[in-house]
Amino acid sequence: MSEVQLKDALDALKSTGVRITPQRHAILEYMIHSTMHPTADDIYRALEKTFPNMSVATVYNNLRVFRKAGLVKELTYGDSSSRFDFVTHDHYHIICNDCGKIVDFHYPGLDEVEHLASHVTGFQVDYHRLEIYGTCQDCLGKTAKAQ
Amino acid sequence: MSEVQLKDALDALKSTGVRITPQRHAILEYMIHSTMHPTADDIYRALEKTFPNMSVATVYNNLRVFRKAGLVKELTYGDSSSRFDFVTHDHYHIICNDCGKIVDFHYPGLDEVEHLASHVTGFQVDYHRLEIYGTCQDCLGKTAKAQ
DNA sequence: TACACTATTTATAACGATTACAATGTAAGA
DNA sequence: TCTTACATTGTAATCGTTATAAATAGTGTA
Ligand SMILES: [Mn+2]
Ligand SMILES: [Mn+2]
Ligand SMILES: [Zn+2]
Ligand SMILES: [Zn+2]
Repeated sequence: MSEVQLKDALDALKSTGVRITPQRHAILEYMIHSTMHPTADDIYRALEKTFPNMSVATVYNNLRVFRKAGLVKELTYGDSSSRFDFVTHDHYHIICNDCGKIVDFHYPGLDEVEHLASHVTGFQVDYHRLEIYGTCQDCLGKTAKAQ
Repeated sequence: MSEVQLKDALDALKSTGVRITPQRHAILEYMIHSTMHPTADDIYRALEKTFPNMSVATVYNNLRVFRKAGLVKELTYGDSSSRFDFVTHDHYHIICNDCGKIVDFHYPGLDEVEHLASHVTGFQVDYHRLEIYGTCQDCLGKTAKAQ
């Protein structure tokens, strides 16, 4: 399954004239196998055993290449660092305010909200961003035990 | 109307033991009269005529005080600086990708999405964040003219 | 193969928003 | 007035990210 995703991603890159370097291959592979929405630094640290000389700039550069190719989505937050999500299909995220965990969940697109917003404001609407915030089960369990 | 809001805000602050300094008064007044979701630097520059010695740290400090008191909401984005919104009632935002303008719009809370997310993920849900992105009428007009 | 050309990586400096810190100022209460 | 806690100011530090320039590695051509 993820083998196919990797192959498709590499093909998509090649077809736009982007060279497949060992670093790019490794970053992409890591992204596809990761379920935890890693930061650039997560990726950098995960790959420093196999690429001791890799620069953190390389990670950022390639994440931008992947983003422009539509392979990766960047999840931005105010304070801390961006997280990156390998694009499979559209989904929303629910985020734990205690441990920072980001979990996928699926829900039909909010077309009606987009339409109303466009109608009321006169904007031409392109997309929207929705995130749910709360506390995950692990963290709920921990606070329950601590009492 | 905004006089009442200002008085209520000042009373709310006083009741929690926060002193009302001239700087705080001015920042709060500016927030209430502003409709454009200013950044800390917007506020700083708007007030530097009346407070030539005010530090930008004072603006940040007080915005944090206001946020903790529930008077102000911080709108965070990845790259650029936070924007601040005086809390009146709950509303969503639609954002222009060309000029960065942020416009309020109202829509019933997405309770159903929150419920489903909680059910599927086991999270205890606290709140959500929804933003619509697109192009505002002004920017649509400009690109139409330019052609 | 040798060469030129371009993409890519690396190392490091720079950037910008925000925060930390220490010194100074201010106001309320005893 | 004296004390004390709170606020402001000026500046240094932080941190994620980007820019830059030099080094490296492919790719195509003669
Ligand atoms: Mn995801
Ligand atoms: Mn608003
Ligand atoms: Zn958690
Ligand atoms: Zn616009």
